[in-house]
Amino acid sequence: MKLVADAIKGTQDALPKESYKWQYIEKVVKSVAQEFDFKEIRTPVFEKTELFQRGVGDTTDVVQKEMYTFEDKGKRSITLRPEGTAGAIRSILEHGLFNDALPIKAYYITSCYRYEKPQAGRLREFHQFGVECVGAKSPVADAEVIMLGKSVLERLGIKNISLEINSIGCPECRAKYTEALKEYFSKYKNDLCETCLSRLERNPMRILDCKSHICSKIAQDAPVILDYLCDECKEHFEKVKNYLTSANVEFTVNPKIVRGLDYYTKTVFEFITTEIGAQGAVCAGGRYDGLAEELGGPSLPSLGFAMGLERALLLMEKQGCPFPQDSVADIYIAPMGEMAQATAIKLCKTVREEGFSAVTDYSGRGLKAQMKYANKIGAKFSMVIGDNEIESGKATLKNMLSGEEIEVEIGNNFANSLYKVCKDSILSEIENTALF
RNA sequence: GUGGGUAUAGCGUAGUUGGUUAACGCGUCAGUUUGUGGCACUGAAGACCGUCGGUUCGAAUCCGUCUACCCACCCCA
Repeated sequence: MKLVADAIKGTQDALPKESYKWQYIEKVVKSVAQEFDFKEIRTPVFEKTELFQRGVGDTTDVVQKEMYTFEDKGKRSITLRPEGTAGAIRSILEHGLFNDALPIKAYYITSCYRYEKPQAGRLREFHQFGVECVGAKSPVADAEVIMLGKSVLERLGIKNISLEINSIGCPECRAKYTEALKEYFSKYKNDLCETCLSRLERNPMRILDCKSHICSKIAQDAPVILDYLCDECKEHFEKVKNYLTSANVEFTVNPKIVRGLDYYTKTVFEFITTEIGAQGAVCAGGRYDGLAEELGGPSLPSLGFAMGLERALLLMEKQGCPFPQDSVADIYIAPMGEMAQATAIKLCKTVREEGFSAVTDYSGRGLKAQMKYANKIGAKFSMVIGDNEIESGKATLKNMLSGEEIEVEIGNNFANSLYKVCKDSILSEIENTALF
């Protein structure tokens, strides 16, 4: 089969047979967010390019080489969002939401776009669940946000995931630390790998999580950020750890966690798995106390995280996490003949008005083929409508699972008749097993 | 951007020294006599064997090119 065009590289379709999994994840995510009293925010897929240059950081890989940027017909530079935070903060600032009660607690489920080379757990269009907690400087917020992420993961049935946290300090202490790092790594200029050499000037912290054996060996004895934190940052980090501990949230401090987006300050964290390939960060985030100001707003200490939904789904499937069953049609109505088709449509309408799902034939197929179809789509009940039924005003409702048959009226009384069957607990099991 | 692997019907595969109409399973569609599905049986549709080029009397099978997908680096969620 040769199509005019196939899907764009790095994109995925959620097919009808599997989309219920996405719906389930979204449902869980939303209910946990609600438990923490986060409200949904929806922002455009595209923004002015400057937003990401300033927000995410001009020197980051994301901005430098991964953005889908284009000029629109008005010669404006537009970028498909590579992440969710910048847009959310822009929106909050633009609408002056910081004049309301603080903190502002918002969450989103959105698509993001990054021009990367696809691999396991990495796509060009991917989906994130993210939360932003804006105007909250207390370390309590850090603990809460981390716990929110953990709750979602747990509620999805995901196991064996580790939480690693770190503090990368405020701009002041980080500056001192970076100097110390530069000094340290400069001594090993001859041994560092090529990429690390370039990182030495631009972002020496990145050398810490280089996977090259030589670099990581050198990094073992490198200065540790935690020794360079100023008093305030140190205290903040201590409190975050204490709150997590008292809430029984297990974590390990990993001084090598470095986030790749410029806006992060103080607390950073990652929920990590080794089960879905090299891209193990399922959920990651941290503080970004300076972002609001960077974008032209007032000072609003904030934090948040993003969860890669494709990665979460991958993990769930890998671990065999239970998904609730997809919904199936309640009733299949099989018409026989022209007259019956009209009646079937009418009956479907009634069934749907009663809150059930109803399906009928669109192909003019014979009865046998229709029954096969009803069986294949997993319809719970079937009903044949022909001349006999129209004449007598009665039809047989067949339970496709048990084979049991019940007579119902199909005239003006159909709804009542259905309702009665319902009460007799035949259809009520349908209600009990309904998904959403 | 740099590596490695793969590429046969909708899906999953066979075709392992190049030789006639490319095979199988699942799925799809239609039947197996009267108005009832799941099982079984029969039949049908469906593939220019990823692309372009080369070697050869002859290529899905050998060589090269490109493309796509997968995996890893990098980066990140």
